[in-house]
Amino acid sequence: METEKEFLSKYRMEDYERPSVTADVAAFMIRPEDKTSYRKNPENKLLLLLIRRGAHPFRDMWALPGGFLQKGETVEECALREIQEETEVRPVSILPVGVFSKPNRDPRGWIISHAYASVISEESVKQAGRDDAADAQWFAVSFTCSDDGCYHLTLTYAEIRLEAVLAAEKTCFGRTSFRILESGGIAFDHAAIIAAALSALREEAKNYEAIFDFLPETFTLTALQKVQETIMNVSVLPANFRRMVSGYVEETDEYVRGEGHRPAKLYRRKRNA
Amino acid sequence: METEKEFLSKYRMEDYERPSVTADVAAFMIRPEDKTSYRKNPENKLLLLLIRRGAHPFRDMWALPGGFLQKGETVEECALREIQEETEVRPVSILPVGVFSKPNRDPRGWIISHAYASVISEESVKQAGRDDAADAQWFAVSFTCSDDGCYHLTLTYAEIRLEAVLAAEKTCFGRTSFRILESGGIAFDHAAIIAAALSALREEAKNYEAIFDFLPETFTLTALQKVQETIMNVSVLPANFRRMVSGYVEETDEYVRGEGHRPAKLYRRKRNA
DNA sequence: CAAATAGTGTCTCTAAGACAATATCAC
DNA sequence: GTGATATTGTCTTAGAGACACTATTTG
Repeated sequence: METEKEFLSKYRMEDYERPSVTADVAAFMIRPEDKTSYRKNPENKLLLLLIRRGAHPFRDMWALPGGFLQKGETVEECALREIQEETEVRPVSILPVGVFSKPNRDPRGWIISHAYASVISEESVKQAGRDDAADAQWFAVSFTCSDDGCYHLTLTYAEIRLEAVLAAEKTCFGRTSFRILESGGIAFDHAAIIAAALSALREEAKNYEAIFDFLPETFTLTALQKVQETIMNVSVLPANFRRMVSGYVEETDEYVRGEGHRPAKLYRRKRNA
Repeated sequence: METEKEFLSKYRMEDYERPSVTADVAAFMIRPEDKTSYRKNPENKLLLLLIRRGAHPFRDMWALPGGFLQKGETVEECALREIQEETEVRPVSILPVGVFSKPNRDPRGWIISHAYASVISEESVKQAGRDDAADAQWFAVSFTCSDDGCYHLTLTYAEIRLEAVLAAEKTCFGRTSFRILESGGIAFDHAAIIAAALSALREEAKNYEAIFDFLPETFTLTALQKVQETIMNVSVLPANFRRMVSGYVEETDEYVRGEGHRPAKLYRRKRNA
């Protein structure tokens, strides 16, 4: 009878075929649009970071940032590293979206992808700069469900317009997975990953937890509300929203002045609630 | 400039080091305990399937059923296949619990595990038989949080008693991950996987969706209630439970008779609600 | 009848939605 | 003052928890 030590010394991982493992990240940001009047508060736009592929396959098409899992790191660390490599921002939290492992999802071979959704405050990105790289751009996101049950994902940046069409495949435990009908020029199965990430993010935004990561340390309650409305694509009455988040935030002594209307008190996230 | 076809023909996956990928499944079942009186309804026990390892490492210790991802299948299919190999039952739905990829979690080398929780109706297991294999047993589950914040996972089968102690590491988006303080004789990091699976399952049982999988096609509302109470470790007033699930179930014409008290109507799950 | 569960009705309390009303600034 | 948002208060309604009460069976 061999001992465990003997067994391990003989064990060779190379005897079995293994897949390559990647982490892909749907990194979202919210940017205020230009003011239409000096009085009005700006509208918000939901943005998604895409990278133009410089190599085959899907060369010159747009894809989610991501990369191969390296030895010595967890999948989550890999996702954080990948997003930091592109934005120079390390997000505080990432949301696991799912594992994409259909056999032929990647023409290079057997590659399974771990998808995460990440939310980044616009200020962090500004401070980090690095918005110039022509191969990395923030696309405006539109994701809606039409009457026939098809989901339309539209990503726009300047003249570039990527339009994917998807069908909801199944809803399992509150998470929906999507089948790609039209990839719309998005590389790999990333259209389905983006749809799943948006769907998961909308689900999470209900809990008033994910939304704080989109904003700087201090924020107005209206800004917080706009963030939730932008993610979830709904609108709430301000009075009710304030009541709902009151347990999650605490006041500061500062105000935002010079906006052409009553100044708003700045709040910060309440920890340990 | 090479074409995509040329590129792919030169591309060799073997140039990069890759991890082995597994799927591990925490398969739960609910079994009624013996009646204490001819009148009383039986209490329920939450059971978890464990396999005694026949090979190194962790030889003769108990582990979750699971195995390596094979070419041509998705990770989810792999999990379903593994659980079917052990129980001869293919669960209708499995709940993704998380990816476990800490570098040294497996002494054999670089192996990342995809954890799923599965719920199996006792009837399916009975019909499939196969409860005899000495290397696969259903352990009674107890999972509680003590005053000092430590979680105690106790698995018992006959004289075997596995007692693990864990600390909640972080709660991210409603899911808690655990750090093992005492493995209690459970192989690999499976104690942490089991804790995460239980925690995820309890979260899901709130939605009255996961709980149907524990029961046969038709069931009494009391049985359904006991299932939820067993998973979530709480108790609800029968009147309120009935009101809550009323939208998820529909009546049949059948009754359960001969129980020493008023017979209960059998219900079935309402689809497309 | 007794013991037990099956099932119904209703009171209360809380949380969410709707909306009215007031406060405060820049111009 | 005007136009906009900020902030507070209150009416209404839906849903969950608590609990009392009735129904029905077996031994």
